[in-house]
Formats: sequence, structure tokens, C-alpha cells
Amino acid sequence: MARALPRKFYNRDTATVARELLGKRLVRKTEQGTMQGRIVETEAYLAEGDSSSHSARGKTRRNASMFGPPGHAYVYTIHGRFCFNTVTEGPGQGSAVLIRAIEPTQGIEEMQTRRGPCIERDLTRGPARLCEALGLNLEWDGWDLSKGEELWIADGRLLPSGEWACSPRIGISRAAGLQLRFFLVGNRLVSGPMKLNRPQAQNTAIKKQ
DNA sequence: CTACCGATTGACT
DNA sequence: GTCAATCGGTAGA
Repeated sequence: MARALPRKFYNRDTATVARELLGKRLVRKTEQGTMQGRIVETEAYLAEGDSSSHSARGKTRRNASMFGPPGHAYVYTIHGRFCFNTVTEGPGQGSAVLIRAIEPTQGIEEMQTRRGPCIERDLTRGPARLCEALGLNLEWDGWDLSKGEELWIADGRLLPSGEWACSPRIGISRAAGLQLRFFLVGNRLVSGPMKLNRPQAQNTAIKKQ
């Protein structure tokens, strides 16, 4: 099994971290067994110039982890559900990457137990769904992902440029023009629209999928 | 204390 | 495609 991504991986430009997390595996080791999924969709939330970031109006009890060291988890609640982020840059910057969807690769049965009845595609498609599947909650807020224990992200190869795309982020109203959502082109576990907005090129080849 | 508000999801037209 | 249930966090009285 690949090692956990080191802290220096996270201590970089947040959009870069969000893009490079694509294809990496999120690992959750429990006494019952190990659950793993390939990261297929992420969003960057910046420390500066991003009015939709939780850090935009300063540090609070809720977002304190965002201002902590990079490589730790930031877990928050929204609409009575949980979302999992990795802290980037900093410490003290207030930036993070939201993991929006993973493609299960191991421990599917345990994920199904936690999620309850749903179609297989909905097991981990969406930030709150993947948290429920992996049993992530506020107890994991601040967890050091670089330790490689219980919950971490495994190192892996970088994706070829043709396999990913970016777009505006989902479910936000402010700073909606920023292209800070990253996803694997054509992957069925990606939540929301697959509409491409790659800076360079290009839609024609990929749109046909 | 109350009021407002989502980085969502699931149900429905 | 649309819509509202949901509930903790936050700000303000």
C-alpha cells in the first residue's frame, strides 16, 4: 500500500492540491476492515479573494481547523450532514480542498452498511454521502492525514492532463465564476454537471463520450 | 435568546 | 429539471 501523502504535498497552492488529489486514494482503516476510494471530484476553497470560503470572514470555532497546519482534516456540518476537506497552505492561511466524490475500490460492503439502502452509484457520489459511507464526522475534524493511520490519502501517480477538467464550484452563490472544481472526465461517480471548462482545450474530443 | 443561512440530499414534476 | 426538509453555526438583539 502506498504511503500517506506527506505534509509538504498539502502545503502548496490550494488549486494545485485540489487538482493533484484527483486519482489519489482516500483510505479509511477500521477494525472491521479497510475502505478505499479513488478521488474523482474536488473543490478548492482559497484563503484570499474567495468570498464563498468558510475562512472568508475570519476564524471561528467551526472553521478553526482550516487555519491549522496543512495535511489535517477539516470536517464541518451543513444541512445536518458532514463534509470532509484537507487543509492546505498555512498554517494560518485558511484554505482547504473539499473532497466531493470518490469511486469505491475496497470495502464496498462496509460502506453500504453505513449508508443504508441506495443504488451503488450513490454510495459515495457527493461530499456528505462519502462521509457517511466512510463514517466521517466531527470527531475527525483536525485529524492529521499525514500520519497514515486510520484515515489518510495514499500517494499515487499524477493524472495525464487529458483525464481531468475544471468548472465552477457546486452549490455556492458567491465567487461563482472561479474555476475551482476539478473532476475526472467521464467518471460516473462525479456529482453534478460534467460540463467542461478546461482553460486550454478541449471540449470536442471529450464531449462525445 | 431568536433569526437566518447554507461547500446537501432525496423526492418529485 | 425543481423544491424543501434539515440542523448546527453564526450574528445580532
